[in-house]
Amino acid sequence: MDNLQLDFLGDLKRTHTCGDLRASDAGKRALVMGWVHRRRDLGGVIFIHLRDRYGVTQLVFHENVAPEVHARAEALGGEYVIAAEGVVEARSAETINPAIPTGEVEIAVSRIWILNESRVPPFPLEETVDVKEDVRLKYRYVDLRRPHMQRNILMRSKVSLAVREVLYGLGFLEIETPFMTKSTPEGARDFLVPSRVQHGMFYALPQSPQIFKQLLMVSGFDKYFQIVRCFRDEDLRADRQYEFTQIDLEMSFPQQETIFGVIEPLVQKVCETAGHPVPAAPFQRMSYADAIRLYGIDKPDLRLPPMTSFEFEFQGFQTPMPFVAIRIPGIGKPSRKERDELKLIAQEKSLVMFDEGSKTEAMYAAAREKSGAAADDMILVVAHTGPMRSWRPEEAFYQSCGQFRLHVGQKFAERHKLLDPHNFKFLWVVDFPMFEWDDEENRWAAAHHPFTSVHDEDLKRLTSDPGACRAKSYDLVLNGTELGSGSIRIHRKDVQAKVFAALGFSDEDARKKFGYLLEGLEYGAPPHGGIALGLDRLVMIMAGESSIREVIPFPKTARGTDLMSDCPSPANERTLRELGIKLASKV
RNA sequence: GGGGACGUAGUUCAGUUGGUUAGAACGCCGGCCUGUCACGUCGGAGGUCGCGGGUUCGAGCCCCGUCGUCCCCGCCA
Repeated sequence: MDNLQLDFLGDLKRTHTCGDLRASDAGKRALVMGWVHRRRDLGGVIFIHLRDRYGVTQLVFHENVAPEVHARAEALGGEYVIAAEGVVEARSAETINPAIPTGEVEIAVSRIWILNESRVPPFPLEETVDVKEDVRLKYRYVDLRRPHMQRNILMRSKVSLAVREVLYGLGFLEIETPFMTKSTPEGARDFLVPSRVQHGMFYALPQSPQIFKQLLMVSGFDKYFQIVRCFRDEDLRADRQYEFTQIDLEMSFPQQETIFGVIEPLVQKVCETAGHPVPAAPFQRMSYADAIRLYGIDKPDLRLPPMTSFEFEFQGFQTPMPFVAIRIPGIGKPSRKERDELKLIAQEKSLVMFDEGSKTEAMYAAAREKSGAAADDMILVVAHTGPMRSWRPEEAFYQSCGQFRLHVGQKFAERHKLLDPHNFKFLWVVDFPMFEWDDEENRWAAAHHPFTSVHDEDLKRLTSDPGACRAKSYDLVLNGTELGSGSIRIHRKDVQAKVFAALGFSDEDARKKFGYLLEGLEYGAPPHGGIALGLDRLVMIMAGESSIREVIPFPKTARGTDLMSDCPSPANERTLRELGIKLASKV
């Protein structure tokens, strides 16, 4: 990298990208710019594959044709940025490279500009090597050059465009809402932003634009959407980041089906954009209660069959719960070793898994019959064992079974190709419970959020039997991932006050925390509702990835750090003083 | 907060029961090479075995601690 003479860009202009040139371009002059992907120096002739995001084009440098240019090409290293001009030449039949779209031509370079040099990349840009993620994250700008990440980021951009096209087409308005907002109780932990002007006061970054979009309905904007960043200070996972992006929308005067009628074509367009088969609409709908009973989870993966519960008399075995058969199609019986491993897993979930043998012959026969199992389907029968401690014991039991089902599915998935990532099984889960019991706080908590309306017929038992109330809320689920959730909101102040009361907020609490929403509802709030889809998760699945970090250009690690910029980092004394903040302990 | 996996050259990995100077491939540097396309070929450099402590005559390997990355539970209206 020493003493290399670099050239200015000046008024140089690209005539083609590195993906443009074809046999029909032979004879033209071309000027291309890009990164030195690979250099093959044969002595008297040098070949360079020049790369940009559109493709790769071969450059040729002949010593006996253009010695000065050839000499400069000798100095080039990987990832140097150059401009090259020359005549596009058709390659002879034997030298055509069928592996790249531009493989029928090459540029015989007569002028070269070295625009920038590059250090040796910290890892190869080839896809063939699985580089560890921490190295990729530290040099993310290099990682993003790799075809795999280029493809994902490109797909994300296309999906965002498709979303905008569909929603603009349906008459939605794209409206921005504040990032510096009021902290809200309930829900996830907020990220706080201290106020410099008012010491001791804080803004919060929004967990979602929920209240603002509702107020936009009060303002008469009718159909709102936004592709918007949201912030939640909870522990990170493969499908969760501190900041993530939602496709957020809200409508006035909708029924639940109105919202579905927007999202289904939206999702169809997204699938098409991502190059996948378009799923048939309407998508399947399933009540929360059925989802729990059949799959033991509120986000069922429909690529595997449901569980089957059945009553059975088994000598000396007492349980208030039914027996549950878990069926995995077409993989035969588990080995002795697998069976023993699974029994241990079942035990951890307060389940007992029965061996298939002479004693349980009748049980397994019943299970096979009830679940409609084919001969080579694997069937595992489990039942509840041990103490039952939950405010909804049956639900807890089915959830244990569901976790066990998922474990079994994942255990055999790879070997038997059970879960095709491109087999998109969309599902609406509807009729969620309105409230969940919060053991820690010893009170009811909103299952979705406190602005969700209750089914009309459940309104009268809002305070008398909160646990039995169903909400007008819905989740969009794809292959076991929650893609988004929404609800028909409360638009009446009296109903909202009742819900706050059921949640244990006093009038004063409610006024302090959500006063502006309550007040807004008093000024002619229309019936309204909406939904938010997780863009990161949607693109993740469309890209066939199993982590949203693969579709986020600059993600954080599981511990919430950015390895590239090295944040979070300490604030200096002066900044803290200005904000009126004193640290409780020095690190 | 809890459970698990991993950490050796720039990268991906190997490293036997604890035993000589820690290896390979790719990459990198230098030489040769006029039709390569994962060019070829000859030569070379490159290591705090994550870090700290312990056991031992001797530790990449065993033990304890710690840091980092990943996965899961809790948490995520």
